[in-house]
Amino acid sequence: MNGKSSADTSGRKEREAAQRREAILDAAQQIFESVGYINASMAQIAAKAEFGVGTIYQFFPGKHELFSEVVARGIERYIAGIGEIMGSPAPWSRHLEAYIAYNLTWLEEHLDFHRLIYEIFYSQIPDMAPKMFERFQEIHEQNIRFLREVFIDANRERPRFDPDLMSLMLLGLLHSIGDTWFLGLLSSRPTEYIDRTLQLILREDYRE
Amino acid sequence: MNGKSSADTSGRKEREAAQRREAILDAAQQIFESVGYINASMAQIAAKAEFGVGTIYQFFPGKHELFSEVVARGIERYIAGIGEIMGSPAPWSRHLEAYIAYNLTWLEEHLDFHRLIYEIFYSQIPDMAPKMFERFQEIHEQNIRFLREVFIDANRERPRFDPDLMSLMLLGLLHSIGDTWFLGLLSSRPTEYIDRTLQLILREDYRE
DNA sequence: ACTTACAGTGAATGTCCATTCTATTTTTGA
DNA sequence: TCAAAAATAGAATGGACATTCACTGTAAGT
Repeated sequence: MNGKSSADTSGRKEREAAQRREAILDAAQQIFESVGYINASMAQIAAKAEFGVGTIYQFFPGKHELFSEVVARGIERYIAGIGEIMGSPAPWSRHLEAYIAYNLTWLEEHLDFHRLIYEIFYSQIPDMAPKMFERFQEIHEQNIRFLREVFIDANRERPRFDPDLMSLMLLGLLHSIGDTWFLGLLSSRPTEYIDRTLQLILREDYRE
Repeated sequence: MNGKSSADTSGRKEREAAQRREAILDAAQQIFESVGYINASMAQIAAKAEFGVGTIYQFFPGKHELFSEVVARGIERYIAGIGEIMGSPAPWSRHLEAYIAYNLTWLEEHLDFHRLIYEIFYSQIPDMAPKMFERFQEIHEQNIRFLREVFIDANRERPRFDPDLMSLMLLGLLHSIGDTWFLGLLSSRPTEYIDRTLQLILREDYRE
């Protein structure tokens, strides 16, 4: 198709476009995290990304989709981390500790993203809810699957854990720590709770 | 002031006005619960309440305040129920069971209200966030206070529970059960989980 | 250098409400 | 029965965006 005299610039252009796309996603994420989905305006995002509003629409069909991609990206990163931990060969107790540590660290570093996800989870933004809802189901199921595995393994050693409910409980405890932190009512940072959480789940007796 | 010939209607009028106010709150609650705060329009609420839009503004200064009152009313009812349970003289184990039963029942009956509360909790509606935020802090602290009491009592019998973390954990478990139910991933209704939850908290060993 | 395609722009458009305001209806008290 | 007051109504207003579009600048290929 192309004669030899014309350089094929399509590769570079695609790469640059992808870069600009990422930059827009980064800017959008910052804005969404700082003011929430509802209050974020496309103008704000465009300003942060240092593009005109119209340009944003060259890359994304609309605010919904832009947001969806921001969330998808964030969730993929989170899930990738979890998958790496839980996929590695290790005894269940190691998995459990790593799971707790990972989640509390994630919470501490991404509280605003956590908040953003739940803003959408509990609200009913038209046309966005169904897609998001399914994604939340997936994350939830994925997490539960990982944790059930851990408790089932633990039961091989000595049967004592209700895998379904223990999974829900650990998930809930981590969530509660996040909420409490968000409310400014947690006495120290989430990561400080790693050991105590592990002990609690393992049902070690409490000593003052 | 009033001559004997003119009836003093002020009492009745006040009562009627209060009734209309309640009716508006009921209608608003229904709308808010079914479509969420963001998507609810004053016109919708007015229609449901069978009043003109303008009339709503005779009773409430704006959408924010109307919503705040709906939430305040709902929370007061919830807290009143908890307070009654936890204020009654009973052994800690009885309190614990009643607390769990009450919360799971409440969740089952008021899932939409639960959802509504968290919509606001995680979003940043301008001018509403601060007031709501404080209210959430209060509920959270109240719940933690009640539960710490229970676990501290339990420790008198035999020291074994970390009161702070156990409180967070129970709160989180109940929350998780609600979320899982909301996601359509809970195998039975929340109230079916009362016994298992209690057993789990009391750390009874699991039997298939 | 030129013209053709491509990127990028931000003012203009259209829509969606919350809130206000004037007109209308109902109630009150005589 | 009637005038004044209170309550209700819902059309009009204004502001806040998401999205579009006609235009400008820039790079590509010859």
